[in-house]
Amino acid sequence: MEVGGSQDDLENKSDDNDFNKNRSSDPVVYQLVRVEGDGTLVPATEDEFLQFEHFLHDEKVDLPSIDDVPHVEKYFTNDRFTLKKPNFEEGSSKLDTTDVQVHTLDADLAEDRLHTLDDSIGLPSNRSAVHDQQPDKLNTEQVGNNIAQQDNASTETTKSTVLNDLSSEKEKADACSKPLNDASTGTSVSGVTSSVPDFSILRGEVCLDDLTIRELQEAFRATFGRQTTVKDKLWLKRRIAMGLTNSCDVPSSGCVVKDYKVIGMDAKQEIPTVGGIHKMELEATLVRNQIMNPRSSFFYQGEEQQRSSKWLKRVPTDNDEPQVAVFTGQGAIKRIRKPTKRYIEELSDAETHDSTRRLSSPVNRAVNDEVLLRPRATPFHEVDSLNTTYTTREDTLGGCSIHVPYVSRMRRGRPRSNFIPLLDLKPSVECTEVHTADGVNLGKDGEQRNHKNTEWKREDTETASNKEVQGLLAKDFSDVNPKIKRGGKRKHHRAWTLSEVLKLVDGVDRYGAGKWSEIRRLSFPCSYRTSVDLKDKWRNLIRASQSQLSTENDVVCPRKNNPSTIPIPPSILLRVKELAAMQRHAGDSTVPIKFSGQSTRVVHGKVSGFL
DNA sequence: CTTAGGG
DNA sequence: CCCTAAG
Repeated sequence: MEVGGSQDDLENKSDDNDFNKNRSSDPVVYQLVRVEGDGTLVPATEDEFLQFEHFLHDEKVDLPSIDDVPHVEKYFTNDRFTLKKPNFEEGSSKLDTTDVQVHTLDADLAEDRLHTLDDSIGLPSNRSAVHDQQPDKLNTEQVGNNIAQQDNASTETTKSTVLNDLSSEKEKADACSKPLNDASTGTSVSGVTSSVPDFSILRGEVCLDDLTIRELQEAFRATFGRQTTVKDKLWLKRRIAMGLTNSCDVPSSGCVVKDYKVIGMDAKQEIPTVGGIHKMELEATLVRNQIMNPRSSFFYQGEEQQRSSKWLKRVPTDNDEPQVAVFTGQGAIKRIRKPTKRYIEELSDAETHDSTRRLSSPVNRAVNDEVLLRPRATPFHEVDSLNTTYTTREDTLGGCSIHVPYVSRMRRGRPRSNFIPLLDLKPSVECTEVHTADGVNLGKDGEQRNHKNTEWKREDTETASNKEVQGLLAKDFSDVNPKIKRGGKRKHHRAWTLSEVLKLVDGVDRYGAGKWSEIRRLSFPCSYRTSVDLKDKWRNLIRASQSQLSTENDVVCPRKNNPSTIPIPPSILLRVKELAAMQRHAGDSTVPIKFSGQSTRVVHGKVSGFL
């Protein structure tokens, strides 16, 4: 790929808005932003996003209507995260509206589209090769393809159309598809979406690389308890692997899953693992990639984060959030962005205390209770043309320092006693991984399920109901702590995902039941699950294991149909049961098995290492 | 603060 | 999930 082309292309695009011709080298990450009077960029609000949402579907559309919404522009960044900066310096000059450059696509929606397009285009010549390329390159390719698509005459391609193409096209194009390993039953890939995930697909030993898209989707479902329509194998594989290893540190291919565990990562078997992660190898790979292709440096950040509506940062600044950096010596070889933690709060008491927040859309009103942990940067005030002061913080967007609204995520005023969940928010808790010094490295998985209408609304890439698209900002709220602080009624109910259960079981296995805080610390870092949660869940698991296993095919418990409750695979329940029994018998002589990389966990079906 | 249990 | 008693 012409690395050099980016910058120039960039300029061109800004001039004639014709990025099509430059498609070859400019995979982009988009984000919808609004230009304030002073030239600062602020993330688009949900409302704004909705207004421009259709552009995401058809970027060919000229953007005349953009005039309808003053001050809203689109900018783009290229893969190098440099932003086409619109007169940042001259805060006053507003950008030419006709000069709308681009896309915003951080939304899942966009991602979906991306994947979809990638599939539909086929790019026969490239396709097979793509699979063999470095992950980062692959990513690049995909985006490139996506862009390529845009100058196809078929710009009207709708998602549905694409989807149809997929079924046939996909299979053919699928260079990787080899016959499944035994264990995965035929039922796994039924076209029909059954109400219950097919766990069998993960039960036997399966190389994720060998799975078809559908199978991967099924595996995804089995892992996370929800469906996906993402057709990007790479993405699916990584997600599944991440889910099963509780980590983001998974290779993009070569993962072998066995009984819900990632037991192998191709040639990386021998390397000692921490929580199933081959760190050294990954690091090495990373370094290699970095040397070979500077663009790759972001790959390991994980798609989740890249698409989670974060302003991509290339150049760390003082104001950068303390991002967890691994190998700091290497100059930020691996930077993991600390998740933004926000939480939607009620509007009411926000106004009285804080008129400044009003500026940035209702969504920005969101307050993250976790913020108290650590303000990203010292906020300072800015004054826009209206002389309204509002708080922003400096951030780097594509290397350019800009100001984005700073949201005080600390709750103000007295605790609310009558909290009413009023905003649908997608807590796209994607794998936000934290590397700690001691090597503990676990990510929380990004799965949660719908709960009541009033609760979190799951709105993933897969759900095409764009009406409910949360908007870019919503992604920004992607994070951990769904808890409402003191006075705020109760914690949001977030169903346990399979991977969480696995983590729990594993934790109990290792540290023993009762060591909840420890398990919580080691297996659920940066998770909103508290030790009490773990304890409760474990209790429930035990109950479940006792009842379900005994009554097996008995009368279905009423809850079984509850879509928000993921079914626990029998094998896991079995393990729970055994562990429970073991804990009982062992009493306090629980011998926590540390260093149990994968040894203890990857025990076939029944026995759990101890027996 | 962490656990254990009941609600 | 919440709440609380107990250590």
